[in-house]
Amino acid sequence: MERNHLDFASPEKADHNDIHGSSVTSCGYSMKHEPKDSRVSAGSGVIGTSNQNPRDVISSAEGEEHNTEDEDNNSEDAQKQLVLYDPAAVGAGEIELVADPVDSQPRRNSFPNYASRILPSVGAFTVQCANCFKWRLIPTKEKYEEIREHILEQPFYCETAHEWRAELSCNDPPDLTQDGSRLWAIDKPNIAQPPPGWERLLRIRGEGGTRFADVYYVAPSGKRLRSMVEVEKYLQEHPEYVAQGVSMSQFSFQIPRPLQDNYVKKRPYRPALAHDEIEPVNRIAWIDQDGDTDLRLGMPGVPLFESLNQSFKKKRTPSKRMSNADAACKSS
DNA sequence: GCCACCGGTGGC
DNA sequence: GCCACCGGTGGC
Repeated sequence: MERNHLDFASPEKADHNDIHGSSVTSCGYSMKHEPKDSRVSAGSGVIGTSNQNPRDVISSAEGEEHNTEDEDNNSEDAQKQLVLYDPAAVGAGEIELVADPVDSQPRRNSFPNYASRILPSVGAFTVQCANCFKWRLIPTKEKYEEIREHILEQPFYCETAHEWRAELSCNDPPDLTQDGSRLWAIDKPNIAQPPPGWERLLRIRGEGGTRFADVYYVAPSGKRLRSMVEVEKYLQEHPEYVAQGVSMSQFSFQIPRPLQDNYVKKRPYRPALAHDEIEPVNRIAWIDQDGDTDLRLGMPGVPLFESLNQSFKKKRTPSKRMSNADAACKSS
């Protein structure tokens, strides 16, 4: 019945117009209050880099505890790397995480509707002590992965950190708190370490997308693999790795879960398809003759047609646009 | 042309 | 709702 939370925080570099208040404020960005399309700021890894704005992070929209006063030491926190383990957290066997120093190069998406914002990236690895529940920074991604691999059988305690912090005990203040200055994500426990020479990459997506993150494995050859199917195929084509002992059990594409609710766009409700009969009539018909999918009824950032698309999935057209016939359904 | 990032599907 | 997979595409 114990829970394991590994966390990694994503410090992010805030955009100038996201910084409210004094420059001392630890966070220039609160997603909660952000207008939908001012999604300009984002995370850039800070840990272990010379980034000079380590304080700017993605805020967590909820689950904030405000326990202690160490909140504004984030500039320092953000320069460490850590992992947390939370035996008390809900959701058996989960691990929280926040951000990854290794992947901390500034990333930008390049999608039309996202105005080249910087994307979040992992800035710190943390694990919660199973005894005192304080979050402890883990110095490296590798150490984090090592801890995560056996977190269920080998819970993390402050003493576990003696390997890199000889004096640490449960009496010491937490390294990090969920103060809203970072994006927090709940990692999965017991994920195997990647095979030697391989790297497991976690890429956090931008807010409001359809998924929170993606996992990639990078083979020693540099080849990026993005699913078990691809790994299997790759290993078949490169038996030398198998000969070295690489096996499928060393791979997992499980992604963490964002602590912040609504970070990921909810998937529209999909009505069960009754046999082969879907009545496309009397749905919505705001799509014009050109098949223009820019909604007139929709709000910015709320592409209603997507839910429509779901309703019509059996009649999906090859292009992203609905045919005029499909759209001609508002029989009101 | 490559590839990082995102959308969307089907299955459960 | 979550997960796994993979196609599409803008930017480089």
